[in-house]
Amino acid sequence: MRLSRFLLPVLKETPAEAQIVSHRLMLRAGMIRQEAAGIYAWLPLGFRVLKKIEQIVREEMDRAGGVEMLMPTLQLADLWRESGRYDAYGPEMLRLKDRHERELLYGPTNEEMITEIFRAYVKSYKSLPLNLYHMQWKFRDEQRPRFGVMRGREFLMKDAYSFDVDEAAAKRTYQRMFVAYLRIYSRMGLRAIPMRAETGPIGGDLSHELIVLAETGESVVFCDKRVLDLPIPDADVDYQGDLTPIIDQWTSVYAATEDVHDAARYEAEVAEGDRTETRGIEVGQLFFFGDKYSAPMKATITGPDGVDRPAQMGSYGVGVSRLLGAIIEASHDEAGIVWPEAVAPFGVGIINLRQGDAECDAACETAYAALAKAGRDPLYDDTDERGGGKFAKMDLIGLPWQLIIGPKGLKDGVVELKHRGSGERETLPLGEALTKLGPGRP
RNA sequence: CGGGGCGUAGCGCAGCCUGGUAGCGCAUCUGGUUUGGGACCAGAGGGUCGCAAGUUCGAAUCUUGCCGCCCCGACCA
Repeated sequence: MRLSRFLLPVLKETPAEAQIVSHRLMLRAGMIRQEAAGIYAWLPLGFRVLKKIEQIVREEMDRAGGVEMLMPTLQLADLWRESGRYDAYGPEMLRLKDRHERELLYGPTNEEMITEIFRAYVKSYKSLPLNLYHMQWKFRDEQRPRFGVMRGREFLMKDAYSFDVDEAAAKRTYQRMFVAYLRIYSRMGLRAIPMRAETGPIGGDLSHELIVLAETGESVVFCDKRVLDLPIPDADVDYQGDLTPIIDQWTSVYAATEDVHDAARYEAEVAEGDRTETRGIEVGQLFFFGDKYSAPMKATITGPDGVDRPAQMGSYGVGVSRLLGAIIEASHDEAGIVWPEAVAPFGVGIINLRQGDAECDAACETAYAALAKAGRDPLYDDTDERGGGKFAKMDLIGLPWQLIIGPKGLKDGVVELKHRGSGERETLPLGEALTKLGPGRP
């Protein structure tokens, strides 16, 4: 992408409304624009990161046996009356009527709809397990939206819903999602800790929240700091095999949100030096809730014994849009965002220090073409801005690599290659820089 | 939803108390000089001062109502 053909409205000054660093940086880097309280437009740069995060979630869900689909944002009120949640949900649910006075709602979650779909098509235990997911915009009319995309009213969530023949099978599904979630956040450069949690309005009796430790988080959490060093399962983890050892390893170390915190157990189990009481950002949650929806909505399946029973269900959410905020909270410096490679909006930024200089332009075009061909997704700053603005802008948007090409260096046959995360720079011939950035290279 | 605050150019703000020609910095545009880490000089464009009613000869400024947004708290992916 050429910067002169992109929309990147970076701000030098910090907008007054933004309090926390991720919100400030997202506004300054031209990633989002607020359209109403808790409602944001995703500008091109932010949209690219959103898509990267979606894709990681998709790949790991598919690996763990998930099947992607897409449900609508609008749902019929009557569907929610079946589960009893239409009245129970409260003012957070946005309710509206169409021209025929039919009552609709903008979905805050999709348990009812997926259960309705499931019961329409699936009758036999032979069709199970089934794990359906989608990534769709949700709306929850928060009383006080804040912190940018971390707590918006409209947000993008990946929500998966599992159906199993009995509780034992459902818990194996829960374990698969547990492992998939460890991998999802890890691939984004985040350390997300599964913590015992309350089940909330979704309901059920087994739940973990995935928490990224951060001072700006909204939840108070307690954990054993040894949980930070546990290994993340490899990509070739056998989802058909027994995952219990992995789950036991992660759940045997104390980690709980404030709501379910057990001070006595905490002090008994965790060595004093390992006790960590801090704040965290919730980036996902796992629920097992059995027949909470399948029983009232009559989503039954016929077992091998010929008897009909409600399917055993679970649901598994990832706050996709919230993750941008969480990643920035975890990865930034004074100059701006430092994107983990896997979610960076572009792989490398090319800075042309003397736009209009024939030799300089030619070298930049060579680099741009080569990096694009190598799949490095370059962003070429071909504007004629002068001074340090190009450097500051590139640092702000946080691309992993910067290739800096100017007339002085070219006179000696060299360019500068800068790594954003470490701040390391090296001077080398353009060809070597391109080899170094070539396909498959970090 | 309780408490507090703010709406003036794209962004950040002053002006309001004490009514009288709408300002500053950044950004944008033009011309020139420049060019290696948030350039310089000269010029230009851009505003129904959130909306509505009221008071007044006259309202960004005073009064009332409404709308929007932010912060603290309680609640939530």
